[in-house]
Amino acid sequence: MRSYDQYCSVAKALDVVGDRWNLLIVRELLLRGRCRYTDLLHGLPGIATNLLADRLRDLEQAGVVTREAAPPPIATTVFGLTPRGQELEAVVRALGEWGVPLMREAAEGDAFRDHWLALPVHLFLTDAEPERPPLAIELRIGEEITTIEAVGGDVRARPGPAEDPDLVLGGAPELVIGLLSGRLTLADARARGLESAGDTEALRRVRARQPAASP
Amino acid sequence: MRSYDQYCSVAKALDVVGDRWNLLIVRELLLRGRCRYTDLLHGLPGIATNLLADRLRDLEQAGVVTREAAPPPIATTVFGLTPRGQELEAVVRALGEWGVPLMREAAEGDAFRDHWLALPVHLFLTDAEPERPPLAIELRIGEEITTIEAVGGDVRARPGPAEDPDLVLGGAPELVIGLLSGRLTLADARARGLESAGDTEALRRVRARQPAASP
DNA sequence: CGGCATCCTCTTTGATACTG
DNA sequence: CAGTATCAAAGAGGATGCCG
Repeated sequence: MRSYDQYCSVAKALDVVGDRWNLLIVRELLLRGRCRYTDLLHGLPGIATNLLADRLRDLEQAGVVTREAAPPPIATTVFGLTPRGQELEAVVRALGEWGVPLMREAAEGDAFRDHWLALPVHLFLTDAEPERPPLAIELRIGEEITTIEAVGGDVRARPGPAEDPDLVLGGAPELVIGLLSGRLTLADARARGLESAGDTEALRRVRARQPAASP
Repeated sequence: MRSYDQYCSVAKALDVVGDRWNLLIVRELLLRGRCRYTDLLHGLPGIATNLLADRLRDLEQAGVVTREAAPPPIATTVFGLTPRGQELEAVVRALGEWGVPLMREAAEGDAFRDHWLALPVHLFLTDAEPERPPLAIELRIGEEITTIEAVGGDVRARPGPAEDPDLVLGGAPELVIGLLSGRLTLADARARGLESAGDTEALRRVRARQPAASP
């Protein structure tokens, strides 16, 4: 990116991460931890491969991204965040929070990746019954399977199926997100195509931290 | 900006404010409040006037910016932030905080505007002696004059001269910022061209909230 | 395959000039 | 004052090729 040439810390920050795709690359590395070029490509649907290569170089030079050749048996490159890159979590989080009201409906053609759920789930959900044994909800969104676990007051998401899920939900991303955020009732979500199997009472335990986000 | 077409709140937020200049326009409106097109142009050195017009339209349509024709005697247009736009303060603040380590030296040719100080001053300085009467430091950076006031534990910046300043500082922005942030000693700053008049003990009262930001 | 580099087209930016 | 109009240059996006 061209520099803004302004002696202001906001402008200086944007000189580094303001370029198109840069903050989404950081999002990926924050959510997935260290991963390969191809993983990043998959997590950033729409990016051109030459742009990803360019941006990784830029961010590496700016001290945000690390690049390591994995040890011989693996023969691949692993990208990650430097400590300085990790500090961008506050920026990504603030943006993610501001963007929540824009998530009511998925636009036609919007891509979705299950690991993107990790951010909103951890930010906005809380375990209403921390003293009870762990709870697992398996989500089947598109081709991907994610597990949400409520443990000791906290709610987290991780990729992959649950061992013994209390509840399994399937359907479009906005239905699952709407249901988890409390914006949709179970009946509404079902009417719009959500499928569920198991103990739907489990949903009572997973609660939005705030009553509801306005429009 | 082209949409990222990703059903993720970070991407949706960037669809709205990720375009070049957009967050700096929001910075201006946050710092200066409602102001005119020409004020924005002045606060955003480097922006092309057609781009500013484009971006203001985009942001207005996105519900971030308001545009009002001021009542007849004034005959001008006033731009401001909607409540939704105000909520971007968390994003701008996070970026500004992340950018602080990039502010050690001003790059050759960097523009500076005095009101940009308001953000870092309020974020990073504290009044070490809240029980004492108000303190005023007048800053003369380039052509512009800004006043910093320490009152009851808080430190704030506002444009314009002080009535009866305890201290007046003059010089390049990075010297004044370095001195206020504690990165430079008074002797160092003086050696590099800072000029001061008045009670330099006043500087002891205005302190960085954290010991010092690392490089 | 994984990690790019090249080529090409299209859009956006930046600089300047001009207008109601 | 608050923009539009114009135009060259830079960047984005897509396809494809290359090399270990």
